[in-house]
Amino acid sequence: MNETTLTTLRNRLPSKGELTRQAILQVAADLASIEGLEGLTIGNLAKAVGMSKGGLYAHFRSKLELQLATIEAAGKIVDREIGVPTRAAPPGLRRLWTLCESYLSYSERKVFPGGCFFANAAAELDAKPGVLRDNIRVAHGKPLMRMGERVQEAQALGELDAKADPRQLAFELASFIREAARLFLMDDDPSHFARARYAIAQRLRPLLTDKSPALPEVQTPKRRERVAGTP
Amino acid sequence: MNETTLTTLRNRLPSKGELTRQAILQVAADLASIEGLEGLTIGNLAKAVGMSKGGLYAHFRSKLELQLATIEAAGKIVDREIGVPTRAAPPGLRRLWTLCESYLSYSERKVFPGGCFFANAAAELDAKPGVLRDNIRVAHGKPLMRMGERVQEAQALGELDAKADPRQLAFELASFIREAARLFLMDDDPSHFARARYAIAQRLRPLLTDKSPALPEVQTPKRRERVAGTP
DNA sequence: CCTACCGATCGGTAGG
DNA sequence: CCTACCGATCGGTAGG
Repeated sequence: MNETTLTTLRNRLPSKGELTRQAILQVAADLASIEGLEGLTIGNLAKAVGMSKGGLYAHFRSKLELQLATIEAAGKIVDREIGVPTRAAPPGLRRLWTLCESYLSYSERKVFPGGCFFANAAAELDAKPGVLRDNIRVAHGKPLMRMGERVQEAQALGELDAKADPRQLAFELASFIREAARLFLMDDDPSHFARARYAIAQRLRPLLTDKSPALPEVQTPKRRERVAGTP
Repeated sequence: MNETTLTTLRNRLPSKGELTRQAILQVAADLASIEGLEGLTIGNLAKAVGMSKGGLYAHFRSKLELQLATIEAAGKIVDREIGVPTRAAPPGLRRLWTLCESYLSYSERKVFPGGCFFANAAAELDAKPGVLRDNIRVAHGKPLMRMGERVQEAQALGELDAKADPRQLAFELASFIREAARLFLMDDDPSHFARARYAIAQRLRPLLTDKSPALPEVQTPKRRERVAGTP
């Protein structure tokens, strides 16, 4: 058996060590979303996966290597939850809408138990220069970039008014989604997602063209006459 | 001298211990905005203020007490930076605008070196039930409430269309401001604030009435034809 | 993958 | 406000 054959086999059947590594990283990403990337210690991760600290060091030679691998694993999870369904949608306005919906659903389903891995990591590391921050920044910037690309795509297909600035529109749509996700985690109140959906629909409506496919209906959030609790 | 006189004097002239305590808490709030509320350790705070750990325990009997005092001190800072200028503005649309501007300015000036104390603390603690989370939640919910109140105030004065839902509008305006603040910390790029200002102005424009005072002019963010970096 | 360590630091206490 | 401690846990290493 030559080297190429070996590599091919390895790609087909991941080794047991590789499977263990992936299982560890799944737990690590969940744990880090709650405890933070620095709060993710070798000790508590070892306890969470049921092995010794020494055992973990067989997979990751340092805490930094573990953190970087965890960031990478979290990125794959986000792509599976948001990227895949978005790319599966028909291009244009529907794909833009699917991106928003996947992002909202990803937040509402708490794919990471402590809230979006990258939102948390960004808040944690934004004032701590280093490799971790750099890697987080790249991943954290992606959704906004994707959003801008989807806007442009919809405009190119004539399904969205070309007069809208893609970056500005992407900024506004992402703002609604992320703010809803933050408020949801703090208040445990999913009504913030309804607000975000409504805001997105209202923002897109004046930009629709005669080529635009119909958007799903969005309910108007219930209006209370008085803003609650004024201390 | 009876007890009342003593109390009065104490209120007028804060004791040296109290002054030290306030100085410690200022450093603690700054440090916590970078390191997080859990990363704020007795040891590194002691080093930062130039005293021993034992010395700190003379002011705060436990880490939790220190954290709670720090949250309170940070709340006062935020009120000084956002609440005071907002209340000083004339009621109505101008006050709503001032609230937005103070919030943006507070973020852009990095009043806390690691970014908004409460935004960071909320991200850190949103999955960790307890006293800390509860206190953070109250403080974190305030800006959105204030925003809703200012919208209502402007509507009551006829300076903003009454058909707008105050809570929905407050949600959208706060979304823009907070997303800009987050992006600013990650990218070190203040252009996100220009986007937020523009988004706010555009959102308010169709709601203006003949009683509305003029809003300050807001520049349209520069539009790039292609969304940068598409890997 | 394990046990058995290492020096450093954690929150906290004692005694002054 | 200090020094001098305490047990627990940190990241990491040695040796198997």
